[in-house]
This record gives sequence, structure tokens and C-alpha cells, in this order.
Amino acid sequence: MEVLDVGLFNLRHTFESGQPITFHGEYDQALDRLHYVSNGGLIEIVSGGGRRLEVSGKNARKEVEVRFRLSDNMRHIYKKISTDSFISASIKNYKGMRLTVNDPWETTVCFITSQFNNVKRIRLIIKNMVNKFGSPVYDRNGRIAGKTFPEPDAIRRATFSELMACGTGFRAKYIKSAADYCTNNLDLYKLNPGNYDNLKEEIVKIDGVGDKVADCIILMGYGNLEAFPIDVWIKRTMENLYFGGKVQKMEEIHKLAEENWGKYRGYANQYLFHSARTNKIVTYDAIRQ
DNA sequence: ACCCAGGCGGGCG
DNA sequence: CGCCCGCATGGG
Repeated sequence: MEVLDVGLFNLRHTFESGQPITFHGEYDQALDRLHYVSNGGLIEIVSGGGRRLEVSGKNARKEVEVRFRLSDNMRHIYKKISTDSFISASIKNYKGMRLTVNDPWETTVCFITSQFNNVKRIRLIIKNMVNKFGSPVYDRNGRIAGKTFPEPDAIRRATFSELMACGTGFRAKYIKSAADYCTNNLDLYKLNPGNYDNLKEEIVKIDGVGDKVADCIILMGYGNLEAFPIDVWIKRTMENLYFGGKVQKMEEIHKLAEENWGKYRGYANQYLFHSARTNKIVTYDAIRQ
């Protein structure tokens, strides 16, 4: 076990904000404790809700630092994205919520699964796939403590009906073709995380991955904060807040995001999304005092 | 019973 | 281009 000193970190808000690692990780609210399986094995995090973070597992310190973006200067980021009272309120409500950095392949499957779906059911489907196709990871006593996220090859070898049995529904064909494509045509691990345009260009070539899902992959799979995924929540909220309730083209919303929040717009996106999804009430009046 | 959910591809005008 | 439709499925 190691202790990390972290500023502005909130495990619960991060877990509840619907990101890949939280789709199959297990969170205990009473203990403020998260455990999950990463590449290296089993990781456990216990947070008292404060600045002290206990982590354990193989290479746990490095894993957690990268996964939860602990080197981000949240005060600086908050300052840059606090452009109106809605975002300020969101930051106040969910202070310490972090974006996470996840395996690009895992992120791809998670967000293909997310289309026309809800967070609760995404969790169910992802957990089903992990249980069915992942490799077991053992604890000290030799008991199965969890499973890895399935490699593309494990998905490739799965039958269509096995995938359907996980609850993937009409997305099964996309998940399967993504596994093929990412094995034969595109090495996700060779893409440059810092080159947004190139990432977007390559990732949307995956069948079943459009503009929104690609932005999710770039944001949470590559950690590139220039990505600004526009889902139903973001679209509705931003139209209400910033466009007087008028329906906008995606292009206009992307443009405003860049103007307002610049290179930190990915963070603004996550705070807007989580606030919109949890509070549900979004009105134009919210930013007019 | 009905409606919705972190969209997408395809078909049409 | 823009618009519209179907899509599997569990939970509210």
C-alpha cells in the first residue's frame, strides 16, 4: 500500500461520471473505495474524500497517477473553464471530479456500446463482456479477483450470438467489426495522442464510430482535452444555456466550446455532461442569475 | 403500457 | 448537403 497526496480529487464523483474504467470497476460508497483490473492487474484505491489517497496493486502509484490525471492542475483548469455560473456551479457540486485515461481499445468498445443507450445499461453490458471474454486475474490467495478487459482477438473469436447474449443488441456487429479492423487495419497504440486531427481522421474509419464516439475515444482513451463529445445532454444543455434554446448544428456547438474553453474544453465537457445528467434541470435562466 | 437512453449508418429528396 | 428512420434492450 502506498499513500498519495492529491489535491482536488473526488473518487465518488469520478466514478459516477460514467467513464470507461468505472463501467467495470467496483465502487464502495461507504468506504469511498474503488477496485478495478488494469493491464498490470488488480488496483485498489481508498479515498477518504480528502487529500490522502491509499493505493495498492502492481505499479499502483504510476497507474493511478496516469489513470486519474493526478498531475493536472485543477485550480488552473477550473479557472480557465469557469466562464459562467452554470459551469461554476457544476464545479462546486462536483469538485475533484477527474477525467480518466483509459486503454484506447477498451474505450472504443465502451463508447460503441454507449450509443443509443444509458449509463446503467452500458455498465451491465461491459461487465457481461468482461466476465465472458476477459482473462482472470488472481489475488494473493489464488482466487479470481477480477478479469481483464477482453483483447480484440477475444472479441474476434466470439460468436455473434455470444456477443448478443451480453446484451450488446444492434451494436454487436460494430463491436465485432471494430475488433477485426483494430487487428488488421488500424493499430490504436501507434496513433499520436497529441494530434487531434489525425486521431479523428483514423478513428472514424471504424464502422460504428461516428463524430461523437470518436471524440469520446480521443478524450478518454488518449487523454486529449481538445476533444469535445456532443451527446444529447451536452447538445440540449448548451443550446439552452448559450443559444437561447435554439437548435444548433454540431459545428456551431464545437466552435463555441473552442472559443469558451480552449485547450481545456474536454474538462468543461465532462462537468457539463455530469451536471446535466444528474441535475436534469437545464434552463436558459440558469446563467442569467 | 409507454418512453427514453453519452448515435450511427443508410436511404431519400 | 439535410432530414428521417430503424435499431435491441433494461429500467423508470
